[in-house]
Amino acid sequence: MDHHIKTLSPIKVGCANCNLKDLCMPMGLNLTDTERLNQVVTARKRIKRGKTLYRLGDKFNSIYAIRTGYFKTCVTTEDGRDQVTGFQMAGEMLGLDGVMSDEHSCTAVALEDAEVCVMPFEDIEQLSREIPSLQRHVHKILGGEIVRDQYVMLLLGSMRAEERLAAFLLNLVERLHARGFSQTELILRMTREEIGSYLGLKLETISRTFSKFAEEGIVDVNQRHIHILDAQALHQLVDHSNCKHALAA
Amino acid sequence: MDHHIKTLSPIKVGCANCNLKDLCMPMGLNLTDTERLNQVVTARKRIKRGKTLYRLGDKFNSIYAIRTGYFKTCVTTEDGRDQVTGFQMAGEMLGLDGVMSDEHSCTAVALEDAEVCVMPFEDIEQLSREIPSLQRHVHKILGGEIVRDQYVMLLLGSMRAEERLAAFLLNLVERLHARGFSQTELILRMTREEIGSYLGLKLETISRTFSKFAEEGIVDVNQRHIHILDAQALHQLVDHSNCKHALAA
DNA sequence: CGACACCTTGAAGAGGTTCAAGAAATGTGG
DNA sequence: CCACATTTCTTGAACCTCTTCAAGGTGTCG
Repeated sequence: MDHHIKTLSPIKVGCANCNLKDLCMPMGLNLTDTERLNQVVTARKRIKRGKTLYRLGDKFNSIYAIRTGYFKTCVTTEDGRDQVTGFQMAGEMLGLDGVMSDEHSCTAVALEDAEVCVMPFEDIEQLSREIPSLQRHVHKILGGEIVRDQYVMLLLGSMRAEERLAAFLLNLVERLHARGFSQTELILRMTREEIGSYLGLKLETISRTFSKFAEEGIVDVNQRHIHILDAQALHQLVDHSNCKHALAA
Repeated sequence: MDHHIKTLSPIKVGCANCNLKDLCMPMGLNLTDTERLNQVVTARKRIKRGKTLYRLGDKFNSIYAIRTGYFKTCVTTEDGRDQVTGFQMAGEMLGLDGVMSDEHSCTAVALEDAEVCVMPFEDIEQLSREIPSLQRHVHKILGGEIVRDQYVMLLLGSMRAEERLAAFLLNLVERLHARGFSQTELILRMTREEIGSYLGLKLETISRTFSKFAEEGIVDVNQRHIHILDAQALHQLVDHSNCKHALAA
């Protein structure tokens, strides 16, 4: 296997020895299939903070696996104003929004210097016809996006500001934890305005809600450094929102 | 080809002569491939109004193409209260929410007596490994769901009540028009409460907004019978929402 | 015809927004 | 390395949209 990795491409770290292989595309593949997948990764791409990986309207060619860095995806209106539709971190996929119409339906912006693996979608399709477990995984990635979006709809449709921010923080630390980071401390890569856009709130509301959480001793907030002191309280906020609506119904 | 249809199943109407074939799963397939797809449709299922096709937590086995009738999908909390995540009509697919975790992440309820074609997902996967254009179509269906959900997030995250209802009505008539119905008249299959849940508003707000539209001569509202008198005005409401935000930024 | 679900409308109230000003952090160029 | 410009964040006060609560009306189905 090893000689393959060396001869195939100038990329030093292949899928097989990437530390994200259990979260990313090779998830569940055996060594042989992982190597075949690795051959699809034709390039790596570095994106500076603030730059875009692709823009709304761009031709869709490839999907991207994030190796390092953070992204936001947003739907930009003609005038430059945008609605954030998601935040993505290492091991997550970008670009699937383009599958439907062969052009991207949103813009992906790096929130910090980032590196992605470029996977031409036609090659992924080809390979997934040959490797059922890869096909399954592609379907799961696409389907997972649907489930995530449903949850955001529930959040936007039925939660109040505090509940939304609590759910947001819990979701972030959970994903960070899966990547080996702390369950209680995190650094936000996005501005209050971007969080607000994602949660359907104004930046002032985000700021105020953070202050409220801090007053109540639920979190410690220092700019973008967040220390979760009482995760239980956050969970109760989110869960309680369901109960409350149930009683109201 | 014809003898296949007759011998294979007791189903009288196959995909090849279904009047939804250009909107539904066989879209873009040639006759031979359409017939192979038809063999995957092992059953039809009738669902009475108010009954569920599947429930949150059910094992995921199949996806469903709607032949007749309307559905809503909703995320039900333990207490029976639910957030509507979408409305589906003839030619659209249901069940994709289960692809990710092998169990359904929402509940599909018939809003009127309905009939669906049952397609075991493993068979669809098998066939799409053999027919690239079917594979592409499965990807497009999954990807299309993502794009649609993004739009709903934009709607919930940044539009006001009037804008949301305008967008909702326009989306409905557009889909109905694609199915040969009027561009100006429609009958709502769902209650004000269900519309409200979908749009992140209360049923009273929906009712009031309908009344406001009626006062302004934009639509004619008679219970669930809606006559759109000024589609232009509705479009302006939706488009204007973007402009306004752009100016505010 | 009566029971039930659904819809409409009003009035009061709450949650979030808007506008505004100032403070803190970050980045830039000399 | 510091001063200045810029971006980001915080907080207050007034306002507005949507919600909540309540009552009555309309339609539908057994």
